[in-house]
Amino acid sequence: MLSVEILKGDFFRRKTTAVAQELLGKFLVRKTKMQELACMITEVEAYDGFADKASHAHRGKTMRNEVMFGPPGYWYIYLVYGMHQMLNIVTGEEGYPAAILIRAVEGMSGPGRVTKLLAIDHSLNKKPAERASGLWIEDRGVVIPKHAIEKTPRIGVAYAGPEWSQKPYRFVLKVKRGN
DNA sequence: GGAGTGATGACA
DNA sequence: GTCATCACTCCA
Repeated sequence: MLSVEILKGDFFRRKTTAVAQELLGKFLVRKTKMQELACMITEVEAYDGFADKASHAHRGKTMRNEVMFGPPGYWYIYLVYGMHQMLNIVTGEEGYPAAILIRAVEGMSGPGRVTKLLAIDHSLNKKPAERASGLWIEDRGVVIPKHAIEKTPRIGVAYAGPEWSQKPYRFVLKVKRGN
């Protein structure tokens, strides 16, 4: 069996777009009272820095987004449209507001469905991505070739204007892995 | 194509 | 305090 490695803070303490691409093929693991569920990450989006108009951090630090300004490797979870939880992992150095939205995992498309399936809610906000918090990311040795990563503009951020909404900060795994 | 939903941030 | 907005999903 291949070694399984839990991703730590150092993995996330790098350029946001680089981390985003490498998250494809990693496994999101959710442990609840009932079960442990692991799903391969297939789609992410990067939100990178103060200048990114599509990022919550663009208007400065607030109570909601303060975790994006904190150290990497923490979850940023919030409610949008009154009913959907979004799951993000904080990246970059402490003080630099950046995060990666996990939009989809294997067998599940749409960010709101990921959190629903994995029973992720606001109580995990600001928690570190490690085994103890019940939600973490593992490297299970799946290697994603570069040509299998598709870069596209982000979704639902038209309000950020053409410059930022068209940036290729969305990364999609387009080829299913062969078993 | 359009409604639902409620926390959040801007403004007063 | 009020009001508009929103990193979405569902149903028609």
